[in-house]
Amino acid sequence: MLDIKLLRDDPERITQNLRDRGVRVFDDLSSESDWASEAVARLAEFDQRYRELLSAADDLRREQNENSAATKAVGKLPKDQQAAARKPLIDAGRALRERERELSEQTELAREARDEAWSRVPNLTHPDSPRGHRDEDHAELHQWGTRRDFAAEGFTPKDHLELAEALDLVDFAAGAKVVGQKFYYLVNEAVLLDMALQRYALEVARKHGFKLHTTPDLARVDILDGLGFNPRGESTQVYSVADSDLCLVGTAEITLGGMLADEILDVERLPLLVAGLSHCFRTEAGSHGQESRGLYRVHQFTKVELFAFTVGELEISEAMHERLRDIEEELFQGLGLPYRVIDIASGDLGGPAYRKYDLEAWMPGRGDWGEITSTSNCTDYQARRLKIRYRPEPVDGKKQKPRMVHMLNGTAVATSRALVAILENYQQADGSVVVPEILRPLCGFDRIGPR
RNA sequence: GGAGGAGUGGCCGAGCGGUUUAAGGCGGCGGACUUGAAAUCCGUUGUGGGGGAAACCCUACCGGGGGUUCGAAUCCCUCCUCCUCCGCCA
Repeated sequence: MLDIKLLRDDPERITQNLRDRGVRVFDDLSSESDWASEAVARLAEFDQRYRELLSAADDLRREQNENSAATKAVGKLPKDQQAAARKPLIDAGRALRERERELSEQTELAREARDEAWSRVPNLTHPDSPRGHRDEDHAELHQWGTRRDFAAEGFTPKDHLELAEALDLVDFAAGAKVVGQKFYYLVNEAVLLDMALQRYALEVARKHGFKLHTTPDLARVDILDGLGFNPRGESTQVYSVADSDLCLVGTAEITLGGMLADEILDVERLPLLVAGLSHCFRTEAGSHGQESRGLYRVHQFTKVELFAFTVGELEISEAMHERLRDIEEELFQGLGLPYRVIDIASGDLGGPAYRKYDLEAWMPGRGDWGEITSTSNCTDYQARRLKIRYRPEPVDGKKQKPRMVHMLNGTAVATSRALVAILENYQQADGSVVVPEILRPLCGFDRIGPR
């Protein structure tokens, strides 16, 4: 959620940002050409109405307080005068209470209407993020590594599913039977490879100063809300647990980000770097048919997530964002996987992200790049709702007001996607797969197959 | 799962219907004393929201939510969390 003051001080900035991102906020706007201005005008009306009601309700509460004080003062009068003096005050107090209740209720409804709409307004967008919403609008920043020339090697590369099935590394049929489509079992060496990837990522994270965590795989709905995930509605990406306010997490970003909700941190703790290992559950609603083969898009996978809390200054959080991207690159360079880095276009950033980089590995089986990791700077957008603040250093000996932290997340490794990239890039002509050198000590073998 | 007990400011802790603008202490900050420090003494101290150019004013907040009352930290209901004991369990 953005600071509501931005709506009052710089509505044009919000309007332009809605246009850049293609976020309509309301789905019943009449104007096709200027829906963004219309949306901002409606938000401003909501805010105005709330503030008027709040002001009126505050006035009534002040009257109530004055009335209580007056009633209390009656005790100082001579005994025989008290009852007569108290009676009109109590009657007045009763009337005030009735009006105050009514007005409070209206105020609360107005606040909910405003906040509900305001929370759908996405974060501001980095000036350098490319504008647009099509795939080709993303900016490729650079590439790393050399893609193998399979023609020169004399064979046609298989995709990871063919390889995995031939090597008996994955069982989708059993997954479908026991849970449903897009669930799977890892089998044989894939189990160890999966764990080696986790171990590798955790060690790199630790080396860079991240405090390691295993995290809960469920979280409360308000934590999801705070991080900008929408646990409700038809297009939700998360599973909800029946008869509870819990959801299966789609990423440890949720549990790592929620850890410090409602806290005011000492500035010495920042930047605070945490890493979390968790399972990730995604409904993939609306994505049927896309990338449907194999491990690329599944309902459950395992991930090591990097998370950073920094002071609320853009120069600092942007530097941290570059650092997270560097760590992601280091991880995939270590695995020897060719990749490219993408600066995500405005229309494709999630609501909370101010800027987002994706790493896309080359996937020979698809003959295309495929997203393997992603890192976002969410600035103070998530912190505001989660109430994660810090106390800045005193200025001229004066204690400073708490400020919102900036929050950033990045994938260290999502094992399913990493397995896709490894199987496809390290396949051999005989159908076997060589294990990336850096994982060998963690796996205990250097090749899978041929079988 | 059962039975008790407890949640109060940055921390500890009193208060259990209107002298509380939340006592007292610790910590923090400022000052006095001191060559300096310690000790001592004095003052000060939270968060959100609304209004205001500002000084400042108003309002809310004693685990969350709801209720009773002219008035709630205090009484009632409900949920959450923690502690003690019992049972069960990997």
